[in-house]
Amino acid sequence: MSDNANSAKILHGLNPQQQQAVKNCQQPCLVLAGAGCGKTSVITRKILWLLHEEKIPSNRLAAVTFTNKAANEMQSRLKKHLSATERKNLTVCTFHSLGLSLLKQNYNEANLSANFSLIDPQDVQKLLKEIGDEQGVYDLAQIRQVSFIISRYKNQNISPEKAFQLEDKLDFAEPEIIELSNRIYSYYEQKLQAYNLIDFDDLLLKPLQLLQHSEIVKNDWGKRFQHILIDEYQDTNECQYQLLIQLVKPDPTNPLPDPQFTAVGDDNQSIYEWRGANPQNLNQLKVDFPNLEIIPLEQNYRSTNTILNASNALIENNQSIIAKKLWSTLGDGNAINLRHFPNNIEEANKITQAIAHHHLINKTSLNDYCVLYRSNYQAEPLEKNLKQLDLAYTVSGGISLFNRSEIKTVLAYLKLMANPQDNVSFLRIINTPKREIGDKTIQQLIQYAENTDLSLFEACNSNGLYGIFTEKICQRLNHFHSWINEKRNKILDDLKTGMDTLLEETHFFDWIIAQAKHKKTGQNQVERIKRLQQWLLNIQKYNEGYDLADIIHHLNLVERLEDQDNKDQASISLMTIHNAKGLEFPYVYLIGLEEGSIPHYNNLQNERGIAEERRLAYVAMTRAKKQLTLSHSANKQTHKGNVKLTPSRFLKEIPQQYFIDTNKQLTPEEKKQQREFYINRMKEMFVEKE
DNA sequence: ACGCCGCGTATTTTT
DNA sequence: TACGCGGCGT
Repeated sequence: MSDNANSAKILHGLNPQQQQAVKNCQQPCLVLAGAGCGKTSVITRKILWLLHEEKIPSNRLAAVTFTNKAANEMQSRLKKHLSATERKNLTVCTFHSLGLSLLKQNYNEANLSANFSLIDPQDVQKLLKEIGDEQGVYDLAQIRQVSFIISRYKNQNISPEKAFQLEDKLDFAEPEIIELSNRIYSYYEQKLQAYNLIDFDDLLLKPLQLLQHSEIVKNDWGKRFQHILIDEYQDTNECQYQLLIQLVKPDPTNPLPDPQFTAVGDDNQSIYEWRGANPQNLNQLKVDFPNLEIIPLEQNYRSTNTILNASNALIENNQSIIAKKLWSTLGDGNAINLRHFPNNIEEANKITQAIAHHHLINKTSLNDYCVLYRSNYQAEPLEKNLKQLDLAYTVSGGISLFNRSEIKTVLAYLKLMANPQDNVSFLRIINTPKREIGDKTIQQLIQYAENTDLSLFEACNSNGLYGIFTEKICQRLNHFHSWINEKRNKILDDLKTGMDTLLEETHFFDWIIAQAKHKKTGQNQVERIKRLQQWLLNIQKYNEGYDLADIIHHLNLVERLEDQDNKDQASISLMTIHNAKGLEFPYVYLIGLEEGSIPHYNNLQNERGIAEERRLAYVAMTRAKKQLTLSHSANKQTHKGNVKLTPSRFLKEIPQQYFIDTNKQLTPEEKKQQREFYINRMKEMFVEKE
């Protein structure tokens, strides 16, 4: 194939703006892609273009996304167009896993040991609580705020020292809490360092600091990539922005014209400001790179005009950074269904029934349906109904496998083996299951370890123990130490049998079943552990050369996908709006459109909060291709009885002309017709099955 | 040291 | 609703 034919092939089917975005490789490029305007196509085609037309070597190209879902999606779209070498060398991953790779290669520069491990948010809370205890702060709500503020500091590349000097304080917390946070922050960092741990935010922060201050890293990673593509650019925080700048910064000794990157984003879909994302980064690009080419994409290939117009009308109430008006050629389509219900249980009932009904009549795939909601707990009544109706469904997110306590315990064993300095994991398992090492012993051990500068695990094998504890207790601690080492060797030798012995010798399953309140929950826990084991084995199988620490990192960072058991089976998707970003479905049901939910209570205080909530509603609505259904209810049952609800203000911002009210009463004749139609369809179904 | 019981409280969104 | 934590009894 000639070069020309090949380039035509890469550009095939793209509109002129998209083509421009793909072809422009000479200057930094910002693609402002509205929802459903084909931004993933632009990124994937541009990767191909850079590889095959610009002849950039595949190891000098990176595409960075925010979620694993997006990275996987991109990988699979690229797969068939790439050679094996290209596939292997090309970097397509999340910001966080890119950071991890950098740290793994440069742990020394970052003052970490090679076997550093990742601490999850729950354990962060525990650690902060510990520090709080030492500081005389026992209020758990305060500790939660502190963890939030520290995370925010880290996202903005603010060190503990700088936090103290900060002139304009963060505007979202009480001054006392800020002060408390500042105090705890430095202790927290010290502990992480001592335990050889990093948290999620460090995956961005530490690489950035290395790129800024370490010559070794600057010379390696600072020059590694010739072109970087970033997806969902509006969700970058300060740290990520600077990280990008460092990675694409041209070498000052050899001035290239411009750094090369392609950022793709949409300020209307910025829904992570609460996590420190700064959509102003879109504007900042213009300032920092005067040569920036900005390409808007406004033709939507996803939704009907009714859905688009309604969504546009809603988002017009926000002050956009960049005004956009989406349009499509897919026609008007159906009006949006607006439904109201007496309460949230009824809502779940009727929505699931509506889906069942629609699915039955139109012979659609269950994959075509998605129910969106604000908070994870809203999935529960839906699940109950779908189970009753025997319809397959998938819940994304929610209480993930990794938040289960039994899973965390098993992982803590492995983490301690991988990283003996990990005191957090040590404390989790030292007496779980019980091995007669009680609270008092542990407190004394902590004291001793602090005095001698040993990790808790190392302290268990120290001769100094005999001065403190009775013979019996010393033996128990010694035994734990040697036992863990023994199991570590077994596991390094053979993960499967090693873990089997670990579980056997701790009588783990017996212990779980014995302490479970119901037989069934115990069985479920055992099942989950077996699944975890299988998961770990798979990771090892598909990633040659991974050591134990690598496997755990991979599990924490990459493999957090939901059940893959029945992936082939079509199913209705249930997910939070945040989880739905970047996805599309023919039939979307957005439930719980009430004040307090969308917009959420905690975001009602100021216009900024409301604007983010409005964007959230916008993201939800623009997931729909053919038919959108919005619903709300008048009451909801909570743990503290009944709560009255009012419809979301956003419903009033959408012109009535786009709605039909499906709650209108049917005439008896219409009811009869509907019923007959339904019965006939049921009959057909049975005939088909036989 | 451990297990059980009961109370209180938390529920926004995620890498 | 569910889980965590503290208190109390063995």
